[in-house]
Amino acid sequence: MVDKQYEQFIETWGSMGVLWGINRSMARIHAFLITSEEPADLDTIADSLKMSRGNASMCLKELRHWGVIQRVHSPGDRRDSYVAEPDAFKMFFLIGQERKKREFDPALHSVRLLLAEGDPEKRKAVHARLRGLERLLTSIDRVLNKCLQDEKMTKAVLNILKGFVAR
Amino acid sequence: MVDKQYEQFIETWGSMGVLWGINRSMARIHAFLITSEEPADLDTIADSLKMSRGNASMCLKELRHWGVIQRVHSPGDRRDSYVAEPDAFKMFFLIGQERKKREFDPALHSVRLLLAEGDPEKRKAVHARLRGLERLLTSIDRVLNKCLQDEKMTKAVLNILKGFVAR
DNA sequence: ATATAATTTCAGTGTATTTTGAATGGAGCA
DNA sequence: TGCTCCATTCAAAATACACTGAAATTATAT
Repeated sequence: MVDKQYEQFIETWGSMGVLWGINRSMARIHAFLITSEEPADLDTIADSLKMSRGNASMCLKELRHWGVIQRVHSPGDRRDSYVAEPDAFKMFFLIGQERKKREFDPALHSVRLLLAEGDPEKRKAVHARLRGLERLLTSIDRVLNKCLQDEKMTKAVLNILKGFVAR
Repeated sequence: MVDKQYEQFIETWGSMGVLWGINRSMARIHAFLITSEEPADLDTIADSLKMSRGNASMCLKELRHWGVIQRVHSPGDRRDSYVAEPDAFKMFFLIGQERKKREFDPALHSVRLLLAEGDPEKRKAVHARLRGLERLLTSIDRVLNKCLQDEKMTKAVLNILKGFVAR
């Protein structure tokens, strides 16, 4: 159903998804939409990727929630169709926001919690280590907050970094 | 076995681990070592975290492979003991290296592969989208390579970003 | 060399997550 | 209002992943 040459991409993106905290089906659908010239509807997606409609439906909902795909309607057609966000940068930005929220913020929070509770005099080595961790994560948090404020900011930061690399 | 106040941290770090591409046991052991004043041996770790020695052994091996813990020996003791990398920055750096290799590089590779095979004239929209994705990922790749070259470089980049945030 | 103590491995088992598909819900149309 | 066509939900089944523990291996001491 899917061109052979695209299959590899879809499956790689799928395996990656697992590492990215997205599940395989979600990532495969996302990849399918990225490599689909036309908007695709639920049936096409489910058939092409050999998965149930139910699963496809759930995944599409979640992908929409991430903001990396959009629902579109062809006039005179009752069915919903979907397209991938065409702007790579926007996609990257959205994924970044979601991942910070899921992965980074809770880590920082738990370190701060522990640091606040612990007695600095007891377990000095542990306290010092946690303090170091908290400092570092706080610096990174500030950078990420600035970056992820809006797309312009992310672009600005990326340009600064590009400049640095070029040196 | 573990102080109540540290338990929360260990469990949070453990759940996080799943998102970070590390499994729960690995992350719990890592957290345990971070919050352990003394080097800990296999038995202590397995007992404290209520897991089998076998599992603990595998996790310790993997954590050593990541470079975020080290094996130490107390003289006159046959057992191996382990300590967490005390420098937060180094830890962050090591995790970054590993994650780039696992998550980022294969994604970029698969996009490039697809781009090389596809005919730019057919499926124009898809090609444009992939081209955009490849450009963006390549920029990021350059930055990451520079960053992860060595710790000094990472520090330099972080400082630049700190400067930007402070503006 | 042998005994002993510790670590590592891995097949089997258990647990958690993902996927299915039948039932349910809901929008448009006559 | 009832009919048709999709989309969505969710309990049950399938699958993937993590963990255990006994056996094999390695390291150290005598």
